[in-house]
Amino acid sequence: MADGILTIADRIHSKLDDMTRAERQLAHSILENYPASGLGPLAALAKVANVSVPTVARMVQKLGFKGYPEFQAELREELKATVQNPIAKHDTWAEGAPSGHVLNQFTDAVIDNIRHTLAQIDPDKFDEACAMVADQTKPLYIVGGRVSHTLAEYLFLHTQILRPNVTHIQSTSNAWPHYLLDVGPNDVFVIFDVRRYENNTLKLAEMAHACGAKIILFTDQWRSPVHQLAEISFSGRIVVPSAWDSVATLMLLVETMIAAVQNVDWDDTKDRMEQLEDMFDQTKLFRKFT
Amino acid sequence: MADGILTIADRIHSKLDDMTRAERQLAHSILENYPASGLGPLAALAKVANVSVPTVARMVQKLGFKGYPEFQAELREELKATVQNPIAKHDTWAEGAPSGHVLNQFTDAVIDNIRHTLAQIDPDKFDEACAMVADQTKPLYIVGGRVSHTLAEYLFLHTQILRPNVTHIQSTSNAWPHYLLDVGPNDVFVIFDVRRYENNTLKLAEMAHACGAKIILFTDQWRSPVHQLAEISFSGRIVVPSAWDSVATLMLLVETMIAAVQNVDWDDTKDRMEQLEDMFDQTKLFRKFT
DNA sequence: TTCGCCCTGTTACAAATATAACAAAATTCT
DNA sequence: AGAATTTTGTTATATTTGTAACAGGGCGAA
Repeated sequence: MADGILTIADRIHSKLDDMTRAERQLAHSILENYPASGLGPLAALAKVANVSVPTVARMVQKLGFKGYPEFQAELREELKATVQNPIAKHDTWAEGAPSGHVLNQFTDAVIDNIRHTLAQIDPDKFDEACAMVADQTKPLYIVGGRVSHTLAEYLFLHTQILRPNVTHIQSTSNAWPHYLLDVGPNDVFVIFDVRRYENNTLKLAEMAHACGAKIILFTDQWRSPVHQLAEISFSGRIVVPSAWDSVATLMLLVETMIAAVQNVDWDDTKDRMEQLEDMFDQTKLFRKFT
Repeated sequence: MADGILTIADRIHSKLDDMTRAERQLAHSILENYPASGLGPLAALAKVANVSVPTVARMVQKLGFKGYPEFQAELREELKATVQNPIAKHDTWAEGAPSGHVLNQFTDAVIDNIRHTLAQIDPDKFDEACAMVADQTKPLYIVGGRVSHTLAEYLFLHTQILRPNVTHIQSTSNAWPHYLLDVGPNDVFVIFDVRRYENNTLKLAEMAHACGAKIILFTDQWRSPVHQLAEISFSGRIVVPSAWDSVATLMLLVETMIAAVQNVDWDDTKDRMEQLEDMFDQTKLFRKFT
């Protein structure tokens, strides 16, 4: 943004944590398509966010504006500063497919999700989380639920190569309490929880938290209740034109995290990877890539 | 604002020639910093353009709007479309992160992968593949290797809800030959194979092919050798700035396929999903989303 | 459970904003 | 040049829009 001054989006984002239910709902709605939604009439914004009109007025004041018009004025200023380039044409992804084809619809939605998700991530927090995952002195536990299990497993598969002392726990299994026996303040938990949020996962998080373990949470835009226990949370947008949610965005975050962690101590990583290569060669499970 | 319709800026430009003095003055003022200036109150716009208030109102009507508010509404729509346009090269995804930050590098790469991948997919082939997966009269087998196992499992998890008669085979397991005993020409295999390509997966594919089963393959841009046996192949770009490859693109394809399959026979899908909901409610594994 | 606090929404009022009607310039045509 | 027409600005009104005051409801503490 213009010369280091905080944008309104930044301000909203920073206050997101100590907001109430209705306010958070509203905040997300504003950030949803920022800044367009904030430039309409107050009542319209309230409606799409499903909150009452005064809630909007109050929140705007809490953000430090004298009133809604002033808030809008600043939004316009931001806009003036950012948007100089003309409106770009939107072409379809899969060429030859009608734009209504599921391929294009889905891709649009996912790209959109990525955009919104990345815009809300604090790079410092992300680095911090990566450092925690990379820290070999701290035992690492990776937890997934029914659907998010896929993500957990993928992270596990790779961190296992990157470092020792990693454990994968399925919260849907009855066996998970066993794993918590030795958990202490030195341990790090990476927890995946997207709706429908799972009781088991919450219980597990509570117990880990009670033991003093640090929690890193990957969740969706509505945030799993685990986020109150978490040191660091990342919430990805997961809405797509389907009966289910999309984990593609979270997958991107996980892969990014893997890439970041492997860079923290590259020499060590390299050694471990070469060892693995050797072992695979010996088992002849894989062919050489030609 | 969607496909092909003129933007307001376009409209103004086209009428610029047969405008009067005051109108042209106003028009230039609007285009000066577009669209911000048009999103403020009418009076403010009149002031910066040095014209009277009604001049603005009249011109807006000449442009074909019922009134100033309607004009603003369309401006906002345009803005929404612009800012959401995924292709519009936003310098950075995670704002506030230096563009060299791993978050931005990785996201750029993945978006790029998605574009290239989608551009190469034949929508008809995709529909065909979806129809095969949706066909409940044909037994469905889903096969994944060491890394691609994650994708296979994700597809399995969902197709299992969508239809009966789905089997998940891990090619890394020694048990997989058992599954092939009953395979015949009526069966469909969805196989995931990315580098490093696995011998087991190829063997399995060969045997399935020999039995006359149809194969749908998800692979990477270099194509697993399985592709010679496959009825339909989809190859995703998977290169990212990391020691590993990215499965995010393939995950997108898998999710799209799930969405497409669920639409093939939505009534049936709905029934099955409701049944599942009931069962989850009974086990109280999940909390209701509030 | 009951009290009290804080959040949220409904209603009512005040301010601003846009539109309509009218009047004054400016421009054009004869 | 003078009348007619078009363009522009001023004033007044009606509507929208934002804000303040009030009341209901949820949640936690005692």
